[in-house]
Amino acid sequence: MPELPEVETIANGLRQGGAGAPSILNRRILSALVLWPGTIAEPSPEEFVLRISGQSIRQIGRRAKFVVLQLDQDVLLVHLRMSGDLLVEPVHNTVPLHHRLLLALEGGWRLAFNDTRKFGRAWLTSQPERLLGELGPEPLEPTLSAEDFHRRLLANRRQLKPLLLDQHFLAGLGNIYTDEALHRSRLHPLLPANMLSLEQASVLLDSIRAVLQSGIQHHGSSIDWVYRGGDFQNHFQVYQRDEQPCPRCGATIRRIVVGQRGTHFCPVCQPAPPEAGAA
DNA sequence: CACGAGACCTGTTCGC
DNA sequence: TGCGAACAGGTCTCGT
Repeated sequence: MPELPEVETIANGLRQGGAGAPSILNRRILSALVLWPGTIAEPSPEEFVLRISGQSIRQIGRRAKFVVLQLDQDVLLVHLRMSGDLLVEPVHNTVPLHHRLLLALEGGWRLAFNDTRKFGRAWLTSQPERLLGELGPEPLEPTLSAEDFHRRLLANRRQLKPLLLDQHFLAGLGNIYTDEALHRSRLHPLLPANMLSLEQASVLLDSIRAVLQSGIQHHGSSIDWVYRGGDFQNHFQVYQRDEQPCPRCGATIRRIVVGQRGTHFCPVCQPAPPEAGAA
């Protein structure tokens, strides 16, 4: 579920507080309760509970789609995958059905990891770079230039859609924002990456940034029951709008499956590459 | 190397 | 009303 803008929104909320809950910055973790052992990727659930208790939360950030909590000794990395969410709530509240991990904090609050589908994972580690180091560049980092991006595209013969979803190529994009960025840049999802000119690569990078920044401004997307807050779903141009008119040209938006992911595009604004089949 | 299929999970929606 | 299939914001692993 959450892509870069949603994870950014969640991390910001934990840092700043809001919706009746305080910031969790500099709060001490008093104890931990693992409700679904599969949630703890490392170390063992037992060691996780022992090691995290007593540490305070010193920094809250995001890298790719990971929420990064810097503790006194370790770093807590949380990946929300498809249905995860992090909530700050009163420590004595009834525990909802899909809560998987609870961290009791000072002051009567707890940080809860809620994850219906159980795909989400948490890592407690002193070497976060082991997990974060292999990720691609952050798209919103100004140090990523159009020339760099073009060079990376040229080194790949893969189709744009699966390549942009690959976190080793670029960090943070998921299914929604990839479809939206490709539509904005008028590029077909099946176009081979190494066919892009520098100009096209530059437009694509600008589009990715515009779409992500808009997502962040709208506090992310709330597609179904999972989310609270964000309203970027009201600004989708193509995502889940198949059979509806393209806002830019009026043509009918199509849905195809690419790499087992639903892919939405405008067949007129985003002309098919030669040999890519009709679609 | 690149791609597709399957796995990991639960829930909703849609067609018959 | 019931029931199965398809689908869902992600990522890993395996086989070809």
